[in-house]
Amino acid sequence: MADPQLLLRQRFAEALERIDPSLAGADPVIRPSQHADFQVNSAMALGKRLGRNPRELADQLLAEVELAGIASQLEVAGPGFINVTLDDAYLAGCLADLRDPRRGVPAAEPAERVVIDYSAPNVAKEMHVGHLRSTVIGDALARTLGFLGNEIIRHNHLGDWGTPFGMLIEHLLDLGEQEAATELSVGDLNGFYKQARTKFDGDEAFADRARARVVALQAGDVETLRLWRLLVDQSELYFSSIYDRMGVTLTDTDYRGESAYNELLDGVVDELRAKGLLVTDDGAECVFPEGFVGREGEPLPLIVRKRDGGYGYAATDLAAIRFRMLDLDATWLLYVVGAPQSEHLEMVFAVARMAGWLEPPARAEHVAFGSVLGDDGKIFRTRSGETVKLADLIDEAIGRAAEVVATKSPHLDATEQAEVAEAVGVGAIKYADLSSDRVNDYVFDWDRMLSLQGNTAPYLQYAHARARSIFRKADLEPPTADQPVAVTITHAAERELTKQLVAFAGAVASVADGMRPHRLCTYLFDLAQTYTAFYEQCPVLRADDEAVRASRLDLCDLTAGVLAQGLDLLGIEAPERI
RNA sequence: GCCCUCGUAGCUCAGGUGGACAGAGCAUCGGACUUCUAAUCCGGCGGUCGCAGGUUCGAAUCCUGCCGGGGGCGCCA
Repeated sequence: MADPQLLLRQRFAEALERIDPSLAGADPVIRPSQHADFQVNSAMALGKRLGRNPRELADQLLAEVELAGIASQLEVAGPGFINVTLDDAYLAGCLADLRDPRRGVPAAEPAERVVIDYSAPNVAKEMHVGHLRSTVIGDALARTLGFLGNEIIRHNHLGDWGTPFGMLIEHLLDLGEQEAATELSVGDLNGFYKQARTKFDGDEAFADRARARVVALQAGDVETLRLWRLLVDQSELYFSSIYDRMGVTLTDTDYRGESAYNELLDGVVDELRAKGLLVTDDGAECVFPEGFVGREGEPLPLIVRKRDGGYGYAATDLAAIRFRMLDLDATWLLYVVGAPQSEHLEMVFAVARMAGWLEPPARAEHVAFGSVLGDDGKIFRTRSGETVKLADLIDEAIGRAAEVVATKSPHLDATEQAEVAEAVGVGAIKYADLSSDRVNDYVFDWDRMLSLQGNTAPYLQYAHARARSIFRKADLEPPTADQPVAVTITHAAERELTKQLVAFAGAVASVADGMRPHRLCTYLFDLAQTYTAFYEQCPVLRADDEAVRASRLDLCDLTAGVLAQGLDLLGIEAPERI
């Protein structure tokens, strides 16, 4: 077991159960401590539960717990804390499986089939900052939950259906297919959309054609569908190019837009009706899930079918749940969607449960996130008040990173500088988005995210490159996965680094607990800081003892490996040189 | 009006489901480079954890009420 905290948890849990069978399953509450390596906090609460003196219980726990060869020092302190200091040799031994590809991270048990719904841009519309967080957070979760051994199904729920497509298709015809395709493929989606919108608003004849086209689209007219498909295909090509630049793992096969559920909507409504859940209210067909109220305290409907007979997004969302659960056999659904949609999603989940499509232990979870703000504290926009295109954001990030690289890394050739600028620029945007609790809003600040100091991607990338550079400097090949780790602790800084390294598995697991990637960020930042402290204090190549040198080289290699792995789970590149 | 969410150092944020004096980073002040990449490190300064009650041996964390910011509240997604 790589993570000593997990072992302590197990050993103390066993001891608790031996002391009193009623304590079986109780959490021993092992936490990192300022007074030792770890502290055990359970004696106070459990002592109270048993009506016993907490200190006495702590003493008994110490007598009972089996930690030979693991702890070098154990003591009871204060009202009943137990301080645990790990044995150095044991601690170093925990590094053993940190070199293998899983970096000591145990596979989730049981593995689940998880559908993650994220990114979801709109066809024939530019991707903008509004899609940034869903894309970045969703991808980090997909990577991390996948690494933990779950089967991940990515769904990119494109906005590819609805009334705007009438005007978009008519505009496409006006332009000519060839011309329209060119315009869309170069990525001028906003221009295309705005032109259509302008005509729709200003030209009656055009508006009539557009409305007629919507009817034809919904009626399944073959020619109309072909034109619609053209729009969708061109947009998907464009989105894919953005994902590619951003290093997002969404691919062509993950596109599953709203239109994919069209043919299922009738069945969904029929089933809701058959189950007696449907209520006709004001002409609309609704389900009233319990516990949701509107302005006047009246029951709030989820409108499945509108008064005009059309389907709204609620119907599509229900069809998607049904499909993911019943056809894909998922056990866990994640929706990486902004916080404002919280009530809507909760209602959809509630209705899906009522319909029997979402039976526990299977569950759906809204992974909500806050807004990206400008320095004025309002939604992030350009100076002229426009929404910020993702493409422009990426360009600027790479441009700014390139300036830094040009001054700080003259030792790299032009090609390598460009590669590093890309990794640093894109990484900075992603890390800024991931490194604070997702439910909070955050202020978009170029200088802070690209800073070489502090909790930023560039700082982590630098620490990684520095650890790697030692091997180049010494003209050594880094160890391969099958070589044994041979770390011996001879210095306090080595010990701190070792402790931090072996906590990787716990850090990764903590992301899955509550869908919080920022915990991995915090861990990696701590690791980078601990490593640089080690690096300052402990000569590696210049170590006077051959065994110490080998041991420290291993620490460098493991640190670089864990940093790279952790960054990869966040979707961030770690260049070998910087 | 109701519901959700946030409020921690001058600034940006952590704080693992109640634990030992509240932690980082930035900024600021003071130190360390003929470097294993100083894109770094070491140290100092800095907090009535929005306010007021309550539960508890013990509260930034749980409960209640207030104050303040953001968001949502039937046919858009």
